[in-house]
Amino acid sequence: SAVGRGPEVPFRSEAYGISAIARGKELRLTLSALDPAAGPPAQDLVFRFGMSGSFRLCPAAELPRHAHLRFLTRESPPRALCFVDPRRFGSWRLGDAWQPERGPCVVSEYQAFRENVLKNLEDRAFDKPICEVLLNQKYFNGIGNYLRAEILYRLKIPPFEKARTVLEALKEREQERRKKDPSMTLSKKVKLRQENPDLLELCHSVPMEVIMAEKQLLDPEHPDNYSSFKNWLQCYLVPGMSSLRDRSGRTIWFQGEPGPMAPKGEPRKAPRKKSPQLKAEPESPSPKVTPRAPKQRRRAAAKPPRLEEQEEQEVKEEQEVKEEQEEQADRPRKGRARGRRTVSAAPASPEVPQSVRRSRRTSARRGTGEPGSA
DNA sequence: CGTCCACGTCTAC
DNA sequence: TAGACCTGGACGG
Repeated sequence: SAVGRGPEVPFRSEAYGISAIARGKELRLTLSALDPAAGPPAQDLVFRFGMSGSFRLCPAAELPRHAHLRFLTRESPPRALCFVDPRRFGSWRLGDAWQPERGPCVVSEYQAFRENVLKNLEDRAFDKPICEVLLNQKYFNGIGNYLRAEILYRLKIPPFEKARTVLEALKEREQERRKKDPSMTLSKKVKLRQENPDLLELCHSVPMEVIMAEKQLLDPEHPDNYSSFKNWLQCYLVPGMSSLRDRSGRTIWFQGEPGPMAPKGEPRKAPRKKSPQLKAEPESPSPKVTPRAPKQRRRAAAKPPRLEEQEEQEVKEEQEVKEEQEEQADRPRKGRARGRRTVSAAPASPEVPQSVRRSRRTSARRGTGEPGSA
């Protein structure tokens, strides 16, 4: 589209396929002609998604707003694989290079990721609180704001504990395991490991849970799946959990003690509440740890996530596609009547179909155990 | 109508 | 360590 930021894609081919592979928060697409002999050479694109970017496959006749880059299929009613990104913090670049400053992927390069962290603990980067370091993509490529909360929550690690302290302890735990090594069978060791994952293992397995869940929930859309995603969350946005603003202004959700390096200054404003429901226990004279709100069932262990080291990837995703032009799909939607129904005359082109307005009843409430609210 | 908030980087004082 | 960069949904008045 005209505004979406990223370069024009020079690739021209009548029939080509698209494969994809992810590394942390980046995704590389490879466009390759179905006839390798005739068509152009493969074209690589590396995407980043910012806060709101996503890919969606939808009828070409009804492109969503903010579909900044589109790959059209050659089906009867053509569809379009769209890079949709309302806020435009996302971007794409030509070429196959991952951003050099980013470390190994927590999901697909687990061993390398783990070593990269444990072998560099002297780095000043680890002087910071663990919750802030978890957002450092040089060491935790793939971890973002909701994952850091979920990961720390699983181990009840205070978010503002010093990162090096937490991570050095992992090394020691590794040593311990080696000691009692010969006394156990391999399967027992594996099982024990899965039942007591350490922080770095969780940096792999927790995002894996999300990936597996999404496969089940069919495509990762927002409308309905978002509520099931919310249901998966155990800490982030969950009523009754505490939250604080970290040093860079991001909200960290947690339960229990904030930890020694917690920001001292402002108590933190109480998150906006929404529904008077949920007991929530407004101003308790002894804040700190706000107990979890009764609602919401945390499904039990269900299935233990396997933790196979190595391999992974294979995120292929073939598909015949045909290039096309089409522009104009980023309706400025301004002028009067912001929002819907601005319609005055439906042009020939596909209008945004107002996708049925749902009643949506899905936001999470907040409840912070911090004073200073009001 | 307005304010606050959001799954993330960037770069400038 | 602040903004800047953006749009839009939830809430409040």
